Amino acid sequence: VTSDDENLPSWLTEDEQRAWRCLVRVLLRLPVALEQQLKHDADLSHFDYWVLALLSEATGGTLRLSALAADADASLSRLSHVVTRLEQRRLVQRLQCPDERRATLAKITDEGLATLVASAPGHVAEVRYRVFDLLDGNDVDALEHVCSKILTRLDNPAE
Amino acid sequence: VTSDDENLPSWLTEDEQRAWRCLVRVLLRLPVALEQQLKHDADLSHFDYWVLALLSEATGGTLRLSALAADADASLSRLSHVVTRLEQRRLVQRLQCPDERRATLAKITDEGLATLVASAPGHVAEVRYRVFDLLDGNDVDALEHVCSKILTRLDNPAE
DNA sequence: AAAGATTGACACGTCAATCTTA
DNA sequence: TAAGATTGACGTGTCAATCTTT
Repeated sequence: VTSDDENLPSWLTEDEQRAWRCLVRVLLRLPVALEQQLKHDADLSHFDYWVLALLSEATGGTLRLSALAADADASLSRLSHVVTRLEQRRLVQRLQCPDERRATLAKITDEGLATLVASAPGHVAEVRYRVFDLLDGNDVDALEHVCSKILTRLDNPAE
Repeated sequence: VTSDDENLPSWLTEDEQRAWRCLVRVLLRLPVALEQQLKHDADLSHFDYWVLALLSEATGGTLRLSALAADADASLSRLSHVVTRLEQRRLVQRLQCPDERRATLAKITDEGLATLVASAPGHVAEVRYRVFDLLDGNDVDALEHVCSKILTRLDNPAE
């Protein structure tokens, strides 16, 4: 309430604070932009799209839910809800796993694949517009480099 | 379903695809990590924290809701809900705006400020652990540079 | 007992509708 | 008519509880 910032202690340098504020804004707003485009054009959330894309790349268009959850960085619970919704829209199908009876397979349907293929150009255009149009080769390299570093820590659950 | 990826068309280069996949994973997981730490330690969402921090920096700890919404990159509706919750916890107070009777002011309370100050070290430590510990000076500059570029486009509503 | 998965209750963001003041 | 703000309904994610299979 006084003039200075006891709320953002100096344990971050000036540079780091500026970078952090920028990153937070991107974290807040880039997902919203992606959601809006996909929702509007294909009635899919970004996560729906991601799930369909991962299934389409799997052999047979099929993946166990636990494997899909790991690939998509999601909890099994979240994924189960999403698959339920996608199944109601006939974009995905649940199948019994032949090897293990406690496991469940998710398979992308023809309709799901068609939906994915139809929505891909618009989504990629949005990604290009929001991100890559603005970046040169060095920027792209730097982005991957920084994100990779951050991901190594995110794989660590605890602090 | 076939062997190759009709779902991620080649309109992104190889480099861009790699960078994009990394960024998506960060977008999915970094917010989750921040939420968990703040929720666990202070029962605050990251957005709650952000709102309290912005208020604490304002003169008098007070800001109009519309100004706060703009600063926090949020809709007025979202902000109103959040302020309602924070008000119920006595971390924030709503006040009549003296100048304009249609406006509402939000003021951080002593208790809100205390909560913010108490939770700041843990939050900053998390940010440091998840992000800045891993980055050297060049990385930090690059991060800010890239995020700034992306933000210029995010300020454009339409495509 | 642990792994795989499902379900229901709860919390939060969005959207549309609404109300008041300018 | 528009700006500022609020509210309620709806969709989605999280968490804990539960069930089955290993």
